Amino acid sequence: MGAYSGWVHRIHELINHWYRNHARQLPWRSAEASPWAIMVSEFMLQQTPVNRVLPVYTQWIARWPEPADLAAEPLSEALIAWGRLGYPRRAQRLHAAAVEITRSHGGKVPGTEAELRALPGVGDYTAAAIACFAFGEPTVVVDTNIRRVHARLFGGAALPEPHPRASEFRRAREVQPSDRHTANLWNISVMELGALVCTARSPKCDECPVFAQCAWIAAGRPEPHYTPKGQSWAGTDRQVRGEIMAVLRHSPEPVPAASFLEDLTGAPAAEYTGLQKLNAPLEQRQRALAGLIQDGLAMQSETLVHLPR
DNA sequence: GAAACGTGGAG
DNA sequence: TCTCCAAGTTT
Repeated sequence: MGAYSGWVHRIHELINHWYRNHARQLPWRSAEASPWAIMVSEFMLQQTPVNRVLPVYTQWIARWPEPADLAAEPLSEALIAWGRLGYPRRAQRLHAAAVEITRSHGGKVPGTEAELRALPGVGDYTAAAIACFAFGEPTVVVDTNIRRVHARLFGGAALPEPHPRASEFRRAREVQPSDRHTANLWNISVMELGALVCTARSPKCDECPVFAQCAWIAAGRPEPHYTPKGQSWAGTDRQVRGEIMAVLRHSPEPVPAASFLEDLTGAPAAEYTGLQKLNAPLEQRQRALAGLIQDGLAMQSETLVHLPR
């Protein structure tokens, strides 16, 4: 903690107290949520809003309550159950992680950051989050919500830097409560504050428990010093990949590769969901399909394409 | 380190 | 309508 430990301690109290009174009731926060359930939620929540995760999460946990349950299934089942959550490689990596946990960790999610970090699809954030939320470790959790709260509250800036800097993680460690239990609560409390109050656009400062302590408020709420560059989407390979995956998820049988590659203009009504949307240039459709196969999200045997088993 | 990687709700 | 953005990871 540093020279301003007393001041930061007051902020710990205010934000943690706010969390106790305002936190959402989410299934992965219940006392019954297993480490595996929490791990599943963390995978699904990567770059994906809570409201869209909720229904998929519930069905996933009911169907595969332990890592070994998922590990026993072919990858195709995970990809289908993932539905339209987006970034299907997360489902692929979650499946791979379940296999690894079953094989090397006795079927139990490991409890240390280092062990978690070694699993497929688990980066610095997810390892810290699982260790904290599932095992009570006082790790330093840094996600997009926490980065934004720190940038405003401690940094006086409207937004964090486009790319995380080393100084951000140093500051996160400095403001971390020294007490184990307080630190554990702090991680989720700051994240929730960022999600509900200290939001990216139009933050609800009148509801903020640390309004009086906020450096951004004190500075007069200056504008961001950069303009975020939007994520391109229309016409990208990602869009075409998504459409191909949608077809494969809905098709009970392998799909002729030609149906993805041939010119669909004027073709009879598509046999598979979404197929008629595949109006991208031939070269792009070829590239997207090849990419999916390269990434192990699809397989091709002879002229047929199917989900990987 | 930049770029790629899905999807759909909100403003 | 269109842009922004949501509990990131991997190459």
